[in-house]
Amino acid sequence: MNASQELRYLVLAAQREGNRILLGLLRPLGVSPSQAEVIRVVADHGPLSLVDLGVLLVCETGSPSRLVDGLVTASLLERIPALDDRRRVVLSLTDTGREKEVSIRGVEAVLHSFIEQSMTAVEIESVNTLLRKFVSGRPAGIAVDRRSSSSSAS
Amino acid sequence: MNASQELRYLVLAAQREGNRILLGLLRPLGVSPSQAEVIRVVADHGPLSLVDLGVLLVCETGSPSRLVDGLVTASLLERIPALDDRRRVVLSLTDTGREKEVSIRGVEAVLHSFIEQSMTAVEIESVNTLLRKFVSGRPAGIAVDRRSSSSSAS
DNA sequence: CATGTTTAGATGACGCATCATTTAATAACA
DNA sequence: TGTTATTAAATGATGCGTCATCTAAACATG
Repeated sequence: MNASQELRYLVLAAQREGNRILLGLLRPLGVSPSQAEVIRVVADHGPLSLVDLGVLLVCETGSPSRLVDGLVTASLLERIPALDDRRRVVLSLTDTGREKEVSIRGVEAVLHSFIEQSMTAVEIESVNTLLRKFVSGRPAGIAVDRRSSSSSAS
Repeated sequence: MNASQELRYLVLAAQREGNRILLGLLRPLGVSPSQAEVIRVVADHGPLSLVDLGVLLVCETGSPSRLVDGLVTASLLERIPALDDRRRVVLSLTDTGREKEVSIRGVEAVLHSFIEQSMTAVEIESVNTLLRKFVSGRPAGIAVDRRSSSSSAS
């Protein structure tokens, strides 16, 4: 198997395995990996419209109406029509959502320690540098960029 | 954002963007990325049962009954009950499936040239080495291992 | 042989990811 | 102002990915 093909499958494998680990860790919290991402983004990037949220999400392109729907139903997110533009919606965390966000950060810490057990800090940085070359300029790459260069990220 | 977290999102971003590219390239062929993986695996690894196929797939764990279903319906795959064990099923490509497989290899070549435009051969190898550390021992990592160490892979 | 266990595969359920379409609000401009 | 274009969000449709459950066949052990 040639190296590019192996890269392709290793990226897929890493995504799937990471997701399965995260799925298991998040299960007790009652949120999915995608929902957790939304909660973390809203927590870090303040009140946002759906479009603004969509630009910051890696897990999904377009406007994540239905993803947000579930979180509103679960009373973790508040969806309030914007005053100045009645097409827009302003998303913010509820108190429950803020509590959930703390738990999610705890789960992420566990996952990150898993990752750091299989790679050194230098290795992680070097994978990051290389993967960044592949996704740069594309929507998901732009999302990662904006998120990682944000000041309020934990 | 810490490095492990960024790695997590870069892997997700790379998977999503790669998948979107592949989705677009495969659209004219009428098969999805997962279906293409099944066709390539069956082509490379001869007649297989569902369980055997599942072990070689990165895209899905468990038995890919429904994935195979679609391919049987599309007359790309043949599903024949095993003679010696009536629980099992033997999967093989139809003639149409074999033709489709050639086209899929063409599409993969295009995708791989994309990848090779954003990274050098050395860089690809080094990402592979590092990602392998993360997935080794896990189902998807084992699948990649078995696939890449196979002789008949292209 | 009879009973319990394991195994292969199919299926139901649920949420996610993508695409296309629709509705309503705002912007742009003749 | 009236008309058209653009934008935000919601929604329908389809297939994927995971988990749990079910059926039937094969095995194992007394």
